[in-house]
Formats: sequence, C-alpha cells, structure tokens
Amino acid sequence: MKKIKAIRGMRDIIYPESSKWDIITSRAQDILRLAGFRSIYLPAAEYTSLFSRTIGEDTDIVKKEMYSFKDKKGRDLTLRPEGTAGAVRAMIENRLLEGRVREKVMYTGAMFRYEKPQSGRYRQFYQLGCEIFGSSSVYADAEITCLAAEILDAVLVRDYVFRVNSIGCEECRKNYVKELRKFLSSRLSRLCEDCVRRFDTNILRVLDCKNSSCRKEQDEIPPMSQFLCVECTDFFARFLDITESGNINIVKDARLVRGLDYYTGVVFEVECGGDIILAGGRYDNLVSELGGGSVPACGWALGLDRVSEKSRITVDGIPLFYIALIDGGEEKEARKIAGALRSEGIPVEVDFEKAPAGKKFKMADRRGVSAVGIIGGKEIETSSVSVKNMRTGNQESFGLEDIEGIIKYIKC
RNA sequence: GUGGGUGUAGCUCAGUGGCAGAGCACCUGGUUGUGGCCCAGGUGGCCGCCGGUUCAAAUCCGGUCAUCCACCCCA
Repeated sequence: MKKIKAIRGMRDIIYPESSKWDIITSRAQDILRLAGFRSIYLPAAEYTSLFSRTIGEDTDIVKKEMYSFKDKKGRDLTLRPEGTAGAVRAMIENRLLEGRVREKVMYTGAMFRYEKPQSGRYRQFYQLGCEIFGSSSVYADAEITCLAAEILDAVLVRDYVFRVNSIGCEECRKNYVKELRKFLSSRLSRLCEDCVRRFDTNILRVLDCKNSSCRKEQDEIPPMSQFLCVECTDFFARFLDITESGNINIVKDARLVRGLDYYTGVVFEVECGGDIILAGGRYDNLVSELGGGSVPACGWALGLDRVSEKSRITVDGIPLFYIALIDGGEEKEARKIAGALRSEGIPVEVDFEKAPAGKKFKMADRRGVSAVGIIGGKEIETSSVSVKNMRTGNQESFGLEDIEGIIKYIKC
C-alpha cells in the first residue's frame, strides 16, 4: 500500500519541537495578557473578498498565493493567508468596536499560503498576533513594538533588528504617489516589467522592488519622508524617540513599504539572520473599509515557525517517574503511588504491560526517565516500592506511603 | 512563477553497466526482577515512479513525482 504523506509545504510539529512551541506560545501570551490583551479564536476560512479587498488586489498574496476554493454551495472561500483581516472582520461583526472603544486582542493559529516551500517557509504556518483597536496615540505603536521586543527576548531570540518606516496617512500618501508618478514616468524604461505594471496599480511597491535595475533607480527616488504631512512626520519622530529610548535595536528603512495594502503610518518588520520573523504596523482605515466606522488600529504578527527556529529555548525531556510492574497484580498499589506523586507535581507513567523486567528498564531508559519504581511480589509482601535512580544507578526501598522520601531520592 | 541540488534499509550515506552494501537504529541471545557499555547472531530494499537503450540498468537517456536550496515574495 502506498504510504500517505503530509501534503507539500505542510508538516507535523512533533516533540521536542512541539514542546518548544508550547513554551514560546505561553510566554508570548503571558506577556500580552499582562498588557491587557485578550485571546480571540477565529475561523481558518473566510470569504475570499475579505482578503482581496484588504490585503490588496495587486499583492502577491492575493494574486497567486491564496488557497481559494468553492464550497458545496458555490461560495468563494479562502483559507486565511494572514490574521489581521479576519480579526478586524470579527471585531466589527461582534460589535466590539462601537462607540469610543479601546480593545486589545491576540490570536494564534495556522495561516495558509500557496508558495513554493523552502527553509523557514511553509504552506501552512503559524502566527501569533496582537492588535490594538481604538487608539491613534503613538504610544500604542510604541507599546506593541516594545511588547514584540519583550516577547522575542523572553523566548531567547538573539540578534534581531527592527526595521521601521512611516508610509504616511492617506493625505501624505496621495501627495507622494503623485510625486512618484511624476518622477518615475520618465524612467519607466529602466524599471522591470513588474514595476511598469506597479506604476499603474500600486506604485509604492516600486520602492521595495529587489530587481537590480530598479534598485539603481530607487536611490534617485525622493524619499517618502520628504512628503509626509506635519502630523505624520511628528508622529514618526515621536515613535522613534519613544522606542529608541528603550533597549530595542531599531533602524529606519525608507524602502520598507510592506506587502499588504492596508497599512497606514508606522510599519515595521523584525529581521533575524536574514529572515523576517515578525511584522506589523498601523492600519487606521481598515476598520472603516470593512464597514466598521472610523477606528484607528495597529498590530503585528510573529511567525511561530520562524521564531522557534531562532529561539534558543531548549526543552529537556520530561523527567518522568516510571513505575514498572513485575509480576502482575500490583496495579492497585501502582496507581496509588502514581496519584500521590502526580499531586506533588511529579509526572508519572505506569507501565501496565506484561514484559520482562529488562524490557521495562529499556523502555524507561528510552523515555528518558529519571527514576523507575519497581513493584513486584517482593515489594507487595513488605508494602514497599523499590526505586532506582536511573542517573546514578542506585536503588533503594521505600514504604508505599513514603512519598516524601521517594521524591527526595529521585531528585538527588 | 523562475533557476539549481538530491531521491538506494527506519536514519546518514557508499556503490557510475554485471549477485544490493556500510555505519547507526531496531529485534533476539549472552543476563528467566534491572536500562546504558561490551560480545554473538538476526530482521529489514519494486535502488522514488513510468517509459526507453542494452544480452544485462541502482548505474545511461527521456519524462514524471517528491524533497531541499536560492530568486520573486513573505511570517
């Protein structure tokens, strides 16, 4: 029979990697919870139009990377390629953004993009994100930035750098786009094919084109910072001021425009060893674009797959206490000790299988346990349990009730 | 979407036209109530798949699929 394998670009996260993910997720969630964020759980699929409208028709994500399909009623659905659009839709739909509100939410889950898999890139990948709704204060941008850094530190990611830019509000962008069009119209012949198209559809993206000929032109392009309005200039300056006074490694990058169209104002991404592991920014128009009134917002998402790869967290095998039954019929005693040890926080596994003692020890050894409790005929007679410390190889006998003694022995 | 590398035992790989291999892992025994170390033995393969060339193909040719890497893009 042909073996069925996981589909291309999708993988199983198994231990010890999965244990590492548990730790990273819970540390990140703890930090966000302490900052007032609450969890929401969102659908993995949405109507396709939610993404095409918010992310942008001319983005790679929408044009060629979406897992889109028709359901049995012919509805156009898409497995979410990112989390923000769905989060905003949910906030509006559940009427959480009405009136003067301040909502802080976090989410985690699988995202899907039909890309060619390579290192650090999967078709199903996991994000953990947070969003602040209802604040137009620069302190909101600064806070999520600092929280991102705090989380990366907490999960032992080293040598990362925040790249930040401001792509301005609608007004400044309108002016800038006009200037850009004027400037580039005479140079179209020197741009790549994609950028010629972008000239009409999404001219800002010419700024971060990686094509070498476009690169040359980019240096000549007047930077966006010259066209930001007074408010946006001031906002960005204050953002830099606040974040730079923290201990964050942060650099300005005038070319940073992000691959999703809904951003306004401050945008940032975190690079670590050449990979983008976290990204986000402000999106003051997204809520209203989805019919939710004028609610400013900002947020970010980190890629769990990539963060885990950079994280230096190491996971030890769980130090188990392994109870081996030798002659059979000692199940009652074994379960009693197991229960008592577990309530003291010691993970205990009881091996009820019938097998020679040598096998049991071999099993225990493979599971990486720190101690084995042996209960057989001899122990039953004396109401005791023999405990072998697998690290030292020593063995000692304890009374069945002597939980404290057992714990002390296996811990030394 | 574009370009490149690699597919042989569970894993890492050797084998470049002539009997399918090694190390590690696994199983059994040495040790029937004691793991690791050691020793002896053993299981395990449509050589990714389909076709072609040949007396003969893991080996050469064509295709295909998978996988890894890079680009584009992105978390």
